[in-house]
Amino acid sequence: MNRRSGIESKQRIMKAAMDVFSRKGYAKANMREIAGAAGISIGGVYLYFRNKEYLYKSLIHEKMQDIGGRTAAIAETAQCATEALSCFLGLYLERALKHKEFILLHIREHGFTFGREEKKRFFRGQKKVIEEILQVGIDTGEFRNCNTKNMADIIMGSMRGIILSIALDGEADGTITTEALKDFVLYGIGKRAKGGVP
Amino acid sequence: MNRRSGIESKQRIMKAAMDVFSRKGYAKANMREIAGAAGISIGGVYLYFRNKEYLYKSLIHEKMQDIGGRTAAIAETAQCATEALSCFLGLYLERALKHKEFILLHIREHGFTFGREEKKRFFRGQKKVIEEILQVGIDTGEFRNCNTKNMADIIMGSMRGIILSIALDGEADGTITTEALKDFVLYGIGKRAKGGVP
Amino acid sequence: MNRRSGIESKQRIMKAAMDVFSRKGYAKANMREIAGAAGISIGGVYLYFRNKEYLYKSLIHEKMQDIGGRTAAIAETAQCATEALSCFLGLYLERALKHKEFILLHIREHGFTFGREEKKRFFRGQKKVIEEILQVGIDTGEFRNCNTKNMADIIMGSMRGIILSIALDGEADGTITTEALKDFVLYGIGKRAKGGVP
Amino acid sequence: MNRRSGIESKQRIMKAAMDVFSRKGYAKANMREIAGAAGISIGGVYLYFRNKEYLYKSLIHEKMQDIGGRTAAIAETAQCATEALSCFLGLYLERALKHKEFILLHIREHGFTFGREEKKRFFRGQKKVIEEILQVGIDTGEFRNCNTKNMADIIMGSMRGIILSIALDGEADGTITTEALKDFVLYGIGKRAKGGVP
DNA sequence: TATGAATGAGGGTTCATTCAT
DNA sequence: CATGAATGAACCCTCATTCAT
Repeated sequence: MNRRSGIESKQRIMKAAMDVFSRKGYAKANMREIAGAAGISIGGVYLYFRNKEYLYKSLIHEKMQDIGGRTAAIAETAQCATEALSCFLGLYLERALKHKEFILLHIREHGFTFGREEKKRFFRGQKKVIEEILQVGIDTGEFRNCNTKNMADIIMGSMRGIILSIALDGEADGTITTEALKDFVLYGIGKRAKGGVP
Repeated sequence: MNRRSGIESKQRIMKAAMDVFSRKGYAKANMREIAGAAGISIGGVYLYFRNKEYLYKSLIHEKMQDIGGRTAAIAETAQCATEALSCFLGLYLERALKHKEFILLHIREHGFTFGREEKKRFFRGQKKVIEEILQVGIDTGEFRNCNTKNMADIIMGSMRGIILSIALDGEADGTITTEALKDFVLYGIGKRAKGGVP
Repeated sequence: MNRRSGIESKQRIMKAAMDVFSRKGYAKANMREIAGAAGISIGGVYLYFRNKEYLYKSLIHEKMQDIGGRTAAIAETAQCATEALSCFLGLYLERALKHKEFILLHIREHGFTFGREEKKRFFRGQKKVIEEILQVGIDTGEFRNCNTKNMADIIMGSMRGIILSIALDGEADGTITTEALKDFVLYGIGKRAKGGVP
Repeated sequence: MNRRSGIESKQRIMKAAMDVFSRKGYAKANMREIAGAAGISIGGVYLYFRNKEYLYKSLIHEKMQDIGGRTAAIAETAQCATEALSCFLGLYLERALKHKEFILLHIREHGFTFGREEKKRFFRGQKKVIEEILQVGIDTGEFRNCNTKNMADIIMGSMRGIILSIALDGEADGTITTEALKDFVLYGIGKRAKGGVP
C-alpha cells in the first residue's frame, strides 16, 4: 500500500480526472479509468470526492478560479485600453495552448445540468472585463464608438471559437499568433493603413 | 398501432434525435427517450436506423449536406468579395438561430471517434470558401493584404465561437446582428470612419 | 404480390425453416430470416404457423413421421435378422447424408421443453424395432445371446453418435460405409474369422 | 455484500453456468439466471468473465483440459490394447454419469461459431488415442485387421452417441455397463464364444 | 487512509408477434 | 391471401457507488 498525503492524492486524482474527462467527455469518462490514471483504487477516489459529479465540478471550479483571477488582474495593470485588450487576447491564446484540455472539456460540457450556473457566471465576468476595456478605449478615443455589451459578446465569442478550433482540430495550432489576432480584432480585414485612423 | 408512412416516421425520429442529442450530448442521450420524443416505440427507431451511432451520423450528415451546399452557392452568386463575406456571415448567423441545436451538437461532439473525418472535411471546405472570398477581396483591393489561410482560420473560429455563444447561452440571442458582425469582421473595433477606406 | 397456393407456401416455409433452424439452432434462428428464405413476408409465415414453436414442432413431426414409417417397414420385409439389422443401419446412414440438417437439429434441440415427448416416443419406437430384430436374431441363432433392451440402447446410441459425427464434423463423411458399420456392429473389433461363427 | 474469495466466486459462477448452459443451451441461457444460480449479482459475473461467450468458452476449455489429460494417461499406463480400450471406454462412460451436463452442452453447441476449433482439436486428439490403441492391438494380434482411422471414427462416434443417449434421455442410465459396452465394441453382436478367437 | 469485490439500475439492441391495409 | 411497420418484453453489458476488510 502506497501511503501518500491526502493532499497529494487529491491532486493526483484531479490531474487524472482532467485528463480523462477532457479526452472522453463527462459521460463517457469512467471512474475506474480515472482511479487507474491517478494510481489509486476506486474506493480511494471516493475518499476525496463524494461522487463523479462533484469531482467534475471541483475541476471546473479550480480552473475557473485560476483563469478568472488572472484576467481580472490584466484590466488593472494595463496602461491603455489597446494594451489591455491585447493582453487579454494574448492570455486567452496562451491558455488555448496550455490548458487545451480544460477549454475543450469546458465547451463540450457546457450544456450540463450541473455547474452550468458557475460557468455562466464565469463568462459574464469575463465579458464584463472586456466591456470595461472597451468602454475605457472608447472614452480615450482608442476605439470607435459601439455598443460595448454587444461587441463584448462578439469578441468573447470569437475568442471561444478560435480557442475551440485550436483545441479541437489542432489544425490552426501555432498558426494563429497573438499579433494576428489582435490585429484582426482591432482592424478587421478591411483595407486601411494599419493602425492608422483616417 | 399508429400508422404512418415510413418517410414520416424517419423524419420524426431524426427530429427527435436532433433534439435529444443536442440537449444531452451523444453519450447521455438514450434511445428510449428519442423514441418517446418521436412518438414511436424503441423497436421502431431501429427499423429506420441500425443503431445509435448510425442515427447520430445520419443527423450530422444531413445537416452538413444542407449547409455545405448553401455556402458554396454564396461564393458564386455574390457581386463582390465584401458582399460575399457579408452573405457568408449572414448565413452563418441565420443558421445559429435556426439550427441552434445542430450547431451545439456539432461542436459538443466534435471530438467523437466517429464522424470525425466528415466534420473535418466539412470545416476545411468552409474555410476554403472563406479563403477564396478573401483572396478575391485582396485582389480587388477590397481587403487589406493578409495570409488568407491564417485569416480564414480566425474568421471561421470567430463564427464558430459566436454561434456557440448564441446556441449555448441563449444570452446574446438576437443581440448580435449580421450588420454588427460584418462590421466587426471588416473593420474591427479600432476607430476610423465607418466603412471608409483611406 | 406473388400469389401462391396455400399448400405451396406452407411447404416453402417449412423448407426454409428446416434450413435456418438446422444452421442456427432454434433459439438463434429468427422468423425474419425464415420468411426471407421462404420468399414470403413475416406476416405470411404467421398465416400458416401460429408461432415459432409451432413451426418448429411441425417440422420435427413431419420428419419423424417420414423416418419412423420407413424403419418399421424394414423389419417386415427383411429375410433374416442379419439382413434386417443391416438394412436398418444402412437406412440410418443414408439418412445421415440426406437429412443431415434434420438430424443435427434434432440432436441439438433434443433437450427442448417442447416436442420432447414426441422425440422420446420416436426413439423408443426405433429401439423397439432394433430389439425385435435382435430377438429374432437370437432365436434364429444369428446373434449371440444378450439383453436385447440393453443392446438396443447401445446400438441406437452408436448410430446416433456416428450420424452426429458425420453431420457435425463432416469429417468422417463418406468414410464410414454401411459395410464397415455393419461389420462393426456384428463382430466388433476383436480378432476372429470375419463373419465366422465358432 | 456477501464476501467471498475471488476464486470461490469464479468457481461458483462456472458451476452455475455449466448448469444453466447445459439445461438451456447457449442461446437461451441468460446471464441473470446464471448470476442468480451462482448467488451473485449480474455485475459480479462480469467481474470474472468478460462476457457470455468468454464464460462459455472458459467452461469448455476447463473440461476439455480435464478430460483430455486423463485419456492420454490411459494409453500410457495400460498393459495391453484390449485393456487400454476397455479403460478408455470405461472412462468415457464414467464421464457420462459424472459430467452429463458438460457432454450435453458440448454436443448441443458443437456447431457453434466460437470454440469450434478447440472442440475439433479435442476430438481429433481423442481419436488419435483410439487409433493408437487400435494399431497396437492389431500389431499384437489382439484386434483384427482394419482401417484404424476409419474404425476410430466409428468407435468415437459410438461413444458420443451412447453418452448422448444417457445424458439426454436419462433412460439408459445405469443400464449400459462398461462391461457390456466393451463387449460390444470387441465382439459386436454376432454369435461366437465370448472373448474367444476362432 | 486505502482497497477492490460486489451491487443493480439503466442503456443499447433484438426479435416474436400483431394488425391496419 | 399477403404485407411490413410497429410494438415492447427481454437480453447483454457497463459503471457509479458502497462497504467489509
